[in-house]
Order: sequence, then structure tokens, then C-alpha cells
Amino acid sequence: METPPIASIGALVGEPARALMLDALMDGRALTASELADRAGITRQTASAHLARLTDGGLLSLERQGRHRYFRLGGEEVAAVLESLMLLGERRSSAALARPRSPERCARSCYDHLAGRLGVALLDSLDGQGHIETCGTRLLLSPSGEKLFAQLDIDWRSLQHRRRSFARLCLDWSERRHHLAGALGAALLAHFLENRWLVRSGETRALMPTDRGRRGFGEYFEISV
Amino acid sequence: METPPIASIGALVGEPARALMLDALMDGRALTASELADRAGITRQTASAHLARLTDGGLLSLERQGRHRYFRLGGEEVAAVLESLMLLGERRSSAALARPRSPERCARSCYDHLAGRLGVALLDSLDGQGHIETCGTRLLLSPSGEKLFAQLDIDWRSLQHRRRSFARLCLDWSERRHHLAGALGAALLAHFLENRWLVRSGETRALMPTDRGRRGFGEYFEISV
DNA sequence: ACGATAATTCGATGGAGAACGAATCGTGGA
DNA sequence: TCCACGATTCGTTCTCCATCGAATTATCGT
Repeated sequence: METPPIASIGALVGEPARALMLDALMDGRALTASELADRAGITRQTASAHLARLTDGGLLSLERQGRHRYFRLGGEEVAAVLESLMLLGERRSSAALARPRSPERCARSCYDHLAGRLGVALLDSLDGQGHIETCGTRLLLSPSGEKLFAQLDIDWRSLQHRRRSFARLCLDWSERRHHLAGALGAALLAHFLENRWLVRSGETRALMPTDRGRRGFGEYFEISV
Repeated sequence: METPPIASIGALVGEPARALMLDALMDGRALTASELADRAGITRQTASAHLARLTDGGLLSLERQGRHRYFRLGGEEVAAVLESLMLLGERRSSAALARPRSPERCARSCYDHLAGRLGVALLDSLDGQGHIETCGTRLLLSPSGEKLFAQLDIDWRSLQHRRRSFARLCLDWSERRHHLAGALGAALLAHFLENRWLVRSGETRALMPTDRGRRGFGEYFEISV
């Protein structure tokens, strides 16, 4: 009896130390092998073996830079799997649901886009103001949406016609609602970070709004943070 | 260092015998403990232990019927996780991609709705003929869609306002495109099976179109199977 | 009431792999 | 050139758990 593909991937995610490393990478940043070892609470040798298996299994991608090795998630599909696993994990352990005021539930990065209450509110805002339309099964910008993104100085045109999906919905594991993912979602989060509407909070995935961000979200999206 | 929730779920899926059992349940049907043991190629005692862990972990739900124990997938979220795992698994092992003519790629059941080329074509048809609309982030039936479902004798009204999402998109792991899921997708597949447009093919997930089905898909959806 | 079948529990065995210490490789800086 | 530091490889130990045989419980049919 041969082992099905889902088992090999499940086994990779199923080891606590590896799961901690994957969790640490869920914010989309790249971390070195040593950093990941510390996050998982194991020695560097052990982490090295784990990272080799994860990379070999396609869950991580590796970038060498000098004597450092930077690891990041292998792609959108990997992030999607981890998101759905978190969604399923939350359903049972009501522990995290019991603290709905945690910074991570307010706003966090999910791979390369925005999640949490702010992420959901953002999609609601784009949707409610008619900035996004659906052409068949695809999400597109409406004329008013195109105008909004031009005001934000986001070059949405360059995001189209790429292999990656322009815009898609991602189910938020903490809010149980959709937020915006895909190239457009990634561009938005990048914009928020570049312009310091949001700043990363230490080593967690949490994102804290700045005063400038509060003004921006109110002005452009009618969201009061 | 505590084990994160995703690790416990990953470990459940990561065992080959358990993965085979989950895979066997992906068609949405309920199977007995003995049937699952045979599918996984293990003894009943071992299967019993595995099934207890899967049920305890929320991946399976259990229904007692006399001296039989019927197991089925724990819910839509579980099916979603397994689907995304398959999607990720296919990306690496090009083995299955090399045989695009397999019956399972033509048409199969994905939890409780239709997947494969036929599932994708069905969504394309509904979409292309304007039978479905998107109200914000939700999928809804258009007036013409309501009419079509009435012709098919599917009581779509009773599917609304339930806890389960009325209609949603599910990413097809073999076609890399969306097909229709949610309550509406489940009702459609149920209709196809009840009216024998499609019949199950042995113990696999594959679905074979009948002559009546070929006529029906052509007449109502303009799909030539 | 009594066998027959489904399923579970218990106990023992074995193997896979996670962990770490020590040594080695590779790159960058002085 | 030599040292410092990040990362890997090797060998060993040890824990976890999948597996099965045997016995037990539960339910159906007669």
C-alpha cells in the first residue's frame, strides 16, 4: 500500500517543531535557519534537518545570501493549506476564540496580504463602495476602484495578466469571513507597510495601525480602526 | 514549547493509513470501520485506533447504525483542507498530471459536490449563461438561474438562509480551476445522482455519465460530455 | 437463548525519526 | 592568511506510535 501524496505533506506539517517554523513564516517574511531554530525551540542541527525536509517537500523555498540561508513559504498554495489548517484548528480549540481582542485578531499579515478584522473590513469596504466587481468567477476592479488605487499610487495594471491570480478571496481563520488575497491584496499590504499605515509588531504576525494609518483607512476606505 | 493546532491536524493526516482512509471518504459517502480498514490495507484493530483518533480530532464524524459504525468526513472545512493538500501534492508529483484522461479527472465527487473537468465546465456554463451572480462576496442565483433550477426541480429556496454557505467556489486540484461548491453544488450533484445523469464507478470517486446524463447536460447546460 | 459478525480494548513488539554532541564545510571579515 | 560564525553532516540515543495477536464487548438474526 503506497503512501498518498497528502500523507507526505501532512507528515511534514504534523511535526510540532516544523509546524512552529511554518507558523513563523506565515507572515510571508524570510527567516534564517538559526532564527527558525530559535522559534521552534530546537538546536540548529535539528532545525537544519527539518528545513531540508520542508524544502525538499516543496513547502519552503530557499534563498542563499552569503553565509545565511533565508527560508520562506513555498508559494500561495502552501499558505492556503496552512490557512485552512488553522481554520480547522480554531474550530475545536476555543482557546484562541476566547481572546477575540488579541492584536493578531485585529490585524495581521497572512502570507503576503492583510487578514484579521481589518482585512475583513477592508474587503467589505471595497465591496460596499462598489470598487470591486466580479466578472464571472474572477474578481476585478471597477472604474471607481481603479480610480481609488490610482489615488493610492498603486500600479494595479502591472498586476494583471500575470500567472498569479489578480485578486481572490481568502477565508479568514479568526473571523470566519473572507478577506482580499492575490496580487491585489499583496500590493495593498505592501502599500500599507511602505507608507507606514501599519507596522509589524515584534516577531508576531500582528500589525499595528499608526496614526497615519488611522487617517488613511478612514479617508480612503471609511474604516475607523 | 507547546504544539500548535496545525501540527496535531497535520499529524492526523500525515499517517499513510489514515490518509488512505480520509482519501476514501473524500467522495462524501459514509463507510464502515471494516471497509476503511480494507481500503487502508490494515487490520481492524489498527483501523479502530486510527478512526478513534480521527474522530476525536474532529476530522471524522461517527454515526452508529446497529452493529455498524459509519464514518464520514467531519464537514466542509475538513474537505477543504484535504482538497488544498491534494492541490499542493499534485504540483510536485507530476505522475497524476501525466494521465489527464483518467476517469477521476473527467468527473468525480469532491465531498458532496461535483469536481473534475465536468465540474469546471458546469460552473463555466452557469457563469457564461448568466445563471449566477455575485452580490458582494456571495454567489447568488440570477433570475434566469432560478428558472433553470426550477426546471430541474431543485428547491433552491430551501437552501438559502442556512448556516451553510449557499454557494461558493472550490479550487479543483486536477484542473486548477474553480468548480461550484456549497449547498447549491451539493444539491446539483444529488440531483445528478438521483436522476442517474451520473453513476458512481466502483469504489473510486469517479463518476460516469449515462446517456440520459449526456442528454441532460447538453440540454440544460450546453455541455457535450 | 445462542451463535455469528462488527468493533473495541489490552499487551507486546518493532521501526521510524526527532533530538543532540561533536566534527566538518563554507563564507565573510580582519 | 587566519579566525569567527552560520549551517550541515555523522553517529548515537531515545521516545513515540503503528502494528498485530488474543481476548472482550456489542448487536443482529434465528
